Amino acid sequence: MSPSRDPDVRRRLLDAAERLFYERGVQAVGVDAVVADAGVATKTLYAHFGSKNALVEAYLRRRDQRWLGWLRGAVATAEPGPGRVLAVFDALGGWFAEPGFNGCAFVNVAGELAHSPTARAVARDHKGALRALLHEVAAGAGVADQAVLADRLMLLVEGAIVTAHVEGDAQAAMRGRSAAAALLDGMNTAVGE
Amino acid sequence: MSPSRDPDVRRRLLDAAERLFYERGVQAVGVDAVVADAGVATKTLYAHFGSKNALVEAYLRRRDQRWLGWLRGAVATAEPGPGRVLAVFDALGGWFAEPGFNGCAFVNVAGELAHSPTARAVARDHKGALRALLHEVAAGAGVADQAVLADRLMLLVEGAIVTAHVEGDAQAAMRGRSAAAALLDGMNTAVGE
DNA sequence: ACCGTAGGAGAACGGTCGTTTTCCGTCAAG
DNA sequence: CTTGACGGAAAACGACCGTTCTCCTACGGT
Repeated sequence: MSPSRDPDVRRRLLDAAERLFYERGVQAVGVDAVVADAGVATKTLYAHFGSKNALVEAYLRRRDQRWLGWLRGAVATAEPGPGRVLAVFDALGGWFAEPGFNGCAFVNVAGELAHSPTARAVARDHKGALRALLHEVAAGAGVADQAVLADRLMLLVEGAIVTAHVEGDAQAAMRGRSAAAALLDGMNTAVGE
Repeated sequence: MSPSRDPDVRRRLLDAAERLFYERGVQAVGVDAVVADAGVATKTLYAHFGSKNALVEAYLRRRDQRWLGWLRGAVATAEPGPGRVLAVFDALGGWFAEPGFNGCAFVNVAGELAHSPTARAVARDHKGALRALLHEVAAGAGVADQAVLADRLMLLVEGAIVTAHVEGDAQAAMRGRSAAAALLDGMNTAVGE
């Protein structure tokens, strides 16, 4: 068994980086651990990414795409309408219950690499994209002020993620869902056709 | 000028540790930087704390006490009643606008030191104490289900802190205040005397 | 058949880290 | 005056880090 061409090696490196960086933290994981987990040589990592910082950024960019795609898909399975608001928290509940759940990767790196402009930028971009997705969900909920609902959902989603992480309580998703339903009830007094 | 007795040296070390660990992250700051900032010798740090891990834990314990005391005091300045719920978010708004604001120290270490049992325990304890404080606030708000309100406030507070941190948006406090007011409006249909 | 390239294994590098140690100064109690 | 505890300055330590380098193997295109 020979080839292990370019894209395969790169994917193995990103897989190992994601697993280790997300589980243990970026600074706690050395490049030796990544290359060992990926089964490649140190030289190969630097041929593909040039530096550990670039590998970290690539890991974050790919996770950003994957995570938002996953949430978007979970929301799309629900019928259009206010139910998609609740579907967000149902999806979060499944995520929190996964064995390797360790909070939001972008919040973690923002706290860990407080002085890394690229890490801060990637985290900010990710949260902006999440906010945009929640705005879409809020726009379909039939409330008067979509922007206000999106802002409030953002706070509930972030609060649920950090609570599930720090307190180790996966039920935070259901409490967020309940709070979102209460907010929906209080806001749908308008545009009822 | 001579003395610099025991408690003064210890306080200087904790002050330096808090400033540096909170601003740059625990792993990014070496003990050399702490002792240089505190103006003490390396030996003195180890005479007082024994290890960097113990210094980190002492820093977190003191910050836990101080931060909760600060929030408790801010809440106490408001009239008893539902206004104390809003006072929580007013206090957060002031905190977010401070120059050195860098998110919740306990969320940061929970993400950074994912595999340190003591860091996880201190963070969990801190969030439990915050939850207890919010329960007190909710108990005075005159709603039917205090526990549910406290849970929802917890999500909004955590969400506001992480949003203000990652997105650099201090207005998250006002959006949290608005969401809390909406939740109060929807919940105070009972126990109106 | 040949050469260029990709990759693996591992050593080596300079730097930094947490921790310990040595040496010296200084104050307080006996 | 002496002793001992405390603290500062700095060196030393072993370990680990990110990065680069050398040597070797194996494949693909021409």
